[in-house]
Amino acid sequence: MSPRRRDAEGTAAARAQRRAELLDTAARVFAERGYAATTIREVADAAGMLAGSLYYHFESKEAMVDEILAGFLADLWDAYDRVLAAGHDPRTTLRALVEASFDTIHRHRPAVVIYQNESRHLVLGDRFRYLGDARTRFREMWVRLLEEGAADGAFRSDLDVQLMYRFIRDSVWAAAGWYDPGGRLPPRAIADQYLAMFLRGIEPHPG
Amino acid sequence: MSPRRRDAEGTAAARAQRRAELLDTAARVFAERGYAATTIREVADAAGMLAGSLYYHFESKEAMVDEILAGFLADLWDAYDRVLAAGHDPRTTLRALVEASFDTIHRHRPAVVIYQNESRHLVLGDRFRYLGDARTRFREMWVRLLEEGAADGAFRSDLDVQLMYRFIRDSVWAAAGWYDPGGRLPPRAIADQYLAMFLRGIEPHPG
Amino acid sequence: MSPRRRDAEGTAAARAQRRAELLDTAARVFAERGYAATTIREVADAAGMLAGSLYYHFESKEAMVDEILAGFLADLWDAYDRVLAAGHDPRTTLRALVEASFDTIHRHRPAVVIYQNESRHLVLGDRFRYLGDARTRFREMWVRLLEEGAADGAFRSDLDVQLMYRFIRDSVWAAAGWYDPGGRLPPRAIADQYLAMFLRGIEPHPG
Amino acid sequence: MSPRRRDAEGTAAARAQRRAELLDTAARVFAERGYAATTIREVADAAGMLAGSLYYHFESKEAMVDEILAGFLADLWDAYDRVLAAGHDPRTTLRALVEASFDTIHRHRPAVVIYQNESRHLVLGDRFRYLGDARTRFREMWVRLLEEGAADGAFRSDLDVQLMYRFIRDSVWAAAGWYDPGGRLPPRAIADQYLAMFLRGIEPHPG
DNA sequence: GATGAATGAGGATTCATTCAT
DNA sequence: AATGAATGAATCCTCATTCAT
Repeated sequence: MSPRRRDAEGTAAARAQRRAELLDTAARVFAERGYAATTIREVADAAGMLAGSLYYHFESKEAMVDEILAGFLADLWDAYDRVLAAGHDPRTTLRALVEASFDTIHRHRPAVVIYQNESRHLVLGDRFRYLGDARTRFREMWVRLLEEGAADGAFRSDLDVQLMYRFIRDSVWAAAGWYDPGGRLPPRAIADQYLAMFLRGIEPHPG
Repeated sequence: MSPRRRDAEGTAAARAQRRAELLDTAARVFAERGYAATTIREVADAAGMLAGSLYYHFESKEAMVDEILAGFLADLWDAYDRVLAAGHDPRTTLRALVEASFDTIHRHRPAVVIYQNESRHLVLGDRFRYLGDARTRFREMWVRLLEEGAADGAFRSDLDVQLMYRFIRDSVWAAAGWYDPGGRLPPRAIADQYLAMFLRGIEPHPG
Repeated sequence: MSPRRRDAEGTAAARAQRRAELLDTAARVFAERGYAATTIREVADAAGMLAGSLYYHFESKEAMVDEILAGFLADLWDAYDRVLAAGHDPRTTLRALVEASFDTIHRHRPAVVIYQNESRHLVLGDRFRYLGDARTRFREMWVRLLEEGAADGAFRSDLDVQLMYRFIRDSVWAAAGWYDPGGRLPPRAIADQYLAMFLRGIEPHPG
Repeated sequence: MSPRRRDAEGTAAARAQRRAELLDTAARVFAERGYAATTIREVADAAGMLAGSLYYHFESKEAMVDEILAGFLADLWDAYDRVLAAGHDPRTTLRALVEASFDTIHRHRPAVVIYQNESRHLVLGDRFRYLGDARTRFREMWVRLLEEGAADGAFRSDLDVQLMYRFIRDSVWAAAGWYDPGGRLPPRAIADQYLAMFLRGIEPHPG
């Protein structure tokens, strides 16, 4: 690799790196205080710079959440698409999706918190229409999975599929509110216990 | 009862009634747009008056959420305390608590949404310390119940109790985000299906 | 007139009156310092209020210039249309138009200054497209008049009509830059001398 | 001449050349969007560099307009002084001054536009006091010329000399607003037609 | 000569709140 | 009870300018 090549890569990479750092900081602060209630100054403080300086890197406060949420969703769909491409049976697919979800919470905790708290409001603006699209695609995928599972006997068929979907969705994503990346339970352990509850409930099994 | 007395009561009642109406409106708007993102003017618009006029009824924006959340919590604990006073076994108690929760969502949907989205941030201010207290009391009650149930064989004992607690808490309260008071399923029907999932999971039962 | 009627009129009129006063002040300041270089605070200072208070009356700084310019143009076209409706010969029409122009400068001096200095830039924005339309209509009217006059022998026909148009337009409107409403020469006197120069030039006449 | 000397001259000339190019660009942008409304970044964009880079060449934004306006005025007075030094009669002098003016507009169009739009505001700052001086000297020269012409019968004496002065000044310089250096009419042709209108008006001559 | 990142002052605008009527 | 006008602090954002590289 020539020095020139390395240089070019160096600055482009450095810039991307800086953006990523700043977005991480912003995501943390937005998640902690709420997007609307967070001032640009608070983000800048947390990043160790002046409020105006953030505008060298980002167009606006809105552009920041946008990038945060879009990044999280892209990552999430990457993981989901890999799961779906494997073509497992419904039960295995559900396991894999829940595991992928907790992995994503692990890697994007603040983004997930923001998504949970703000997407309802943000989606009203043109810029965030994609949040609604993602929600729709998400729901369709899950509902299809649950219907297939109910049809082939993997899941109970006496329950409202929409309700099952919301139940799983809400309990998984709400976990971002308390998940601690450095905590006692790693994401897989949480996923396992959640799956145990999803699948067999909290009652002891007969036999 | 003297006419004077009746008058006084009449106006006091009328006043309380007006406050309640305005709080309902405010709760709806706060829930829809987020507390921080909602302006007093938007609340006033929804109530058919000018922004300044709200200050005849309430001291501040903060006083409004305060009253909204306090009202919801009072109602919730009323219901919970009745359940607990009945002294049922853990399984029956859990059923009753979940039913009471969905009833409360039915009656206080916007307040619950606000609580879900904002209590994390609000609790930092002195005025809302009681939110933290309620959270603590809530958690202690649930954890005790789940521990008792695990001890006496009503619930599985291979699961992390903290996780069970969060799982139930999150899935129930998150339902405020989509619950439709005029929708197809009444609160009890939703409670029943949620209980079915909590207790036995979504897998078909053997035998 | 009933008291109620008077009241209603009173407040509506009072409001319109206040707006007009504030616009007058704003126009004066914009004309003096240039629109872009003027801060809202300077306008507010000149109006004896705080910057934020102006936003009770106007949506934005842009809305202020908009209203100032639109008001001036409406007034101008009122006057022009009355002249054109009279159906005079070209020479008389030209006299009347120039007189009407100086009258308008007399009544809207700051607005004319703003128009002269800023319309070129403002017209680029969607909101001010009407400035371009007015300019076009203005040019077409004048060019038609000068062509008719040249055709029927009222005006010289050895000159470029576009040039004649610009010559008259520029010299008349530029007068807003120095016209003093309380000065020695009333608008009609200035119009007369300008007309003398337009029509016969500054050379003495033979014979 | 030593190589060193030539080098120094070479770089000095190159530097002057670069400055001139950048000033041309800046003048164009300032004229187009207005000085106050133009950002340094816009100038830099037009020059194909970054905003910060301009500060290698110029001390400040103000220094740029300063240099632009001073250059135009120096050039203008060069031309005027040559005319005045020739000692022609008033009528010939006026012709020559108007021609020189249009030549200057041809060479410094953006600077003239800036001068027209901004000198009123700029002159308030210490740095631009010379704009006021130039204006004064300019007026005195023209008024003296018109008075001499009126006295010796070259010009009409029934008109207000101040008004004649403003009339000529405004119509000539306002032409910078529409003059097109590559257009149909060369500066001399425009000067001729303007002189025809100044001197004899737009009415046909008797006889 | 030029870049990229940052500064810091200031500008338009918003908004909770006040208060005379 | 409610209105209309205003306040003043805070917010997002812009931009001329600096400076290490």
